[in-house]
Amino acid sequence: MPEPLSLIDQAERQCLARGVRFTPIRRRVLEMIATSHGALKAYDLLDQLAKEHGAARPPTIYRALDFLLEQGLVHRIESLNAYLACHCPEHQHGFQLLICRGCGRVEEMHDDDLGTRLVASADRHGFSIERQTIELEGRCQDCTSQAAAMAENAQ
Amino acid sequence: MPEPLSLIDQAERQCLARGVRFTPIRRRVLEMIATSHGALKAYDLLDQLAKEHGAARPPTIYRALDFLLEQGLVHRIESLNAYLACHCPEHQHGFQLLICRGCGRVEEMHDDDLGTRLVASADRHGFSIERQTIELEGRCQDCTSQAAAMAENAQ
DNA sequence: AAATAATATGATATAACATAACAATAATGA
DNA sequence: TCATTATTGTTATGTTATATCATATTATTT
Repeated sequence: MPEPLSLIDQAERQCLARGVRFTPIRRRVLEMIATSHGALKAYDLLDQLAKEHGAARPPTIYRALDFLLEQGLVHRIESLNAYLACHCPEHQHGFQLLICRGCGRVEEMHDDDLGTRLVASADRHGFSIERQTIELEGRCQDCTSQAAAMAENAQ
Repeated sequence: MPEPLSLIDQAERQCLARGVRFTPIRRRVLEMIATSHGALKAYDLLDQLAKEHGAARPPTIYRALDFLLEQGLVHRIESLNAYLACHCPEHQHGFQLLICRGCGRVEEMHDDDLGTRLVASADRHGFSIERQTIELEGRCQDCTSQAAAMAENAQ
């Protein structure tokens, strides 16, 4: 599983370049989020972290999350109160999250055209947009196939 | 202010047609949300309701909200943990919320083409979408003008 | 109308999510 | 080194939401 490592390396380089500190706690929290299959909740992160670091308390996690969010290294999923590592933090503009109801997998999509259209559409309503939250909930391919197979067997 | 009244009448007719009960608590909660300028938080609703109805407790509000959400009469704003009356509950498909950072106003937008494109885009990623959460945060026309005017005066 | 079933509300407790405030420590810069 | 700033520790509390079981209301059946 080399990808999470490279994600951490990338984060480290980015923090260095920006002159912000990628402390052990921040690194560890990002690692936890990155190696998780789906999104993680703040208190699940806290439980995990507390095993290695007895002093961990809610502010410990929320501070680390705030930092990682500011740096664009993680995203918050508003509809789940959960957090997801960003695999392309250099990507500056809006993104869309695809959330699977079946397996909990969350994928980050970058349809820039869509983001542009949203902003244009909002502009026609007199709104100038500074932040987009786009969360699409449904089923991923695997879970759709699986549901279809089960329906098949039930016949 | 005739609009909130007609919204309530519309809700009443819709519930009657669907064979679900538009009880006094549900009606009152919808009225409160509808007459508010922006979005309302659950505990603000609770405080208001408790003044008229001493027995009101968190479950009272959350049950009413769950009902109204199910019936499509209100929307939940995930990024604010707040609730907004829907002025066109007959409208079945997706919607987009425009949230003003300045005055807190929230507007419901219906760019159906956009919703369709999102679904198509997600489909290309293997996801079949069942629910869309689209929240765009920025400034409404009034608040943009106001900010511009203030910058002008500051010169 | 009475009995039954289904739905809604009352009431208490607690779970889940998040921040305030201040003290202590560690890193950075003059 | 000393002062400054940033980070973390620590305690407490604020905010948002649900579980559970009792009671009451409404609808349905007889």
